[in-house]
Amino acid sequence: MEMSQALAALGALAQDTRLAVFRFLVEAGPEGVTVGRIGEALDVAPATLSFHLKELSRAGLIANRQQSRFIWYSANYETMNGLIGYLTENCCKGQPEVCGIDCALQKKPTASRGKKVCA
Amino acid sequence: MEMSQALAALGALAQDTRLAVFRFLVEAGPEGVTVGRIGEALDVAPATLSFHLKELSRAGLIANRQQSRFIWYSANYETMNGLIGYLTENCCKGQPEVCGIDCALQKKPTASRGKKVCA
DNA sequence: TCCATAATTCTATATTTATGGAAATATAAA
DNA sequence: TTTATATTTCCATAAATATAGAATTATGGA
Repeated sequence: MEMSQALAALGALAQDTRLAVFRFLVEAGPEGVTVGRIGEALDVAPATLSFHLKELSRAGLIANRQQSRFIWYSANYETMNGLIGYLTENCCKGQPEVCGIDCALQKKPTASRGKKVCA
Repeated sequence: MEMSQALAALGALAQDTRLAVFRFLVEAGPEGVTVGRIGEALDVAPATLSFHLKELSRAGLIANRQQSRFIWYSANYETMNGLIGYLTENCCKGQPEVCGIDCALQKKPTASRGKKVCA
C-alpha cells in the first residue's frame, strides 16, 4: 500500500460515525448492508450517512453495488489488510527476538506485504 | 480497546508527518529515537514535530523517556496491536469459510482481543 | 403516468486541525 | 555562572472537515 492510500484510509476511519459504519460492515460480511439499514442500525441521518459512506468509499475501505432501489455497501477486506500491513511493516526491523515472535512475518518486500488477517 | 482510544489512534495516524513518524519508530524498535534525530530523518521543524509527537503520545501510540538532555520516543506496540484488533474484530462474524482462514482468529471476546502482530 | 421510497447532492454554518516563528524551559558543558 | 543545545509552549493564521435541512435524482409499484 502507498502512503497516500494509507492516509486516506486512516483519515476515513478517524471519525466516530465512519468507524462505527466500517466495523458494522466488517462484521456484516461480504454481502453487505443497505444504506437504510445502516442508518437505522447506527442512527445516522441520511445526508450525513451518505457523506460518510462517500468518504469511506473514496478511501477504498468499502464498496457498493446497486440492487433495484437499494444500494448495498460492504467492507473491502483487502484494503483493511493492506492498511494493517502498512502500519506494521518492518516492525522492529523484523527481529523477533527483540519484540515478539510474530514480528518475523512483518518484513517488507514480500509478495503481499505484511500479515494477511482476513481475505 | 475502547472506541475513544481507537479514534484517537486513527486520528493521530491520519496525518502524513505523524504517520511517517510512527512508522519510523515502529521500525526503529523498542529503544526509540531522539526528537532531534526524528526531525532530521524526516525533515520536520522542531515546533511542528513537537506538536505531532504530543498528538501521537496523547493517543497512546508512542512513549518517551528522558535521558540527559535528550528525549527518546518509541512506538507502543501494544496500542498498535490493540487498534488492529479493534478494526478486525468479529470479521465476517468469525466465519473463516466466508472470507478466509485467518478470520477464525478475529472473534471478539478472547483474553486479548484480536490478533497479536507484534509484542 | 403518478406516487412513494431510497439515496445523493447542494448549501451554509460550525468546528477542528496544521503550520511555524518567537519565546520559554530544561539540561549539561565550559 | 555563563553559554549552547534540546525540546516544548504560545500564538495567529490558514485550511480542512462535520452536520443536517432542503432540493434533486433514480427506481419501482399502483
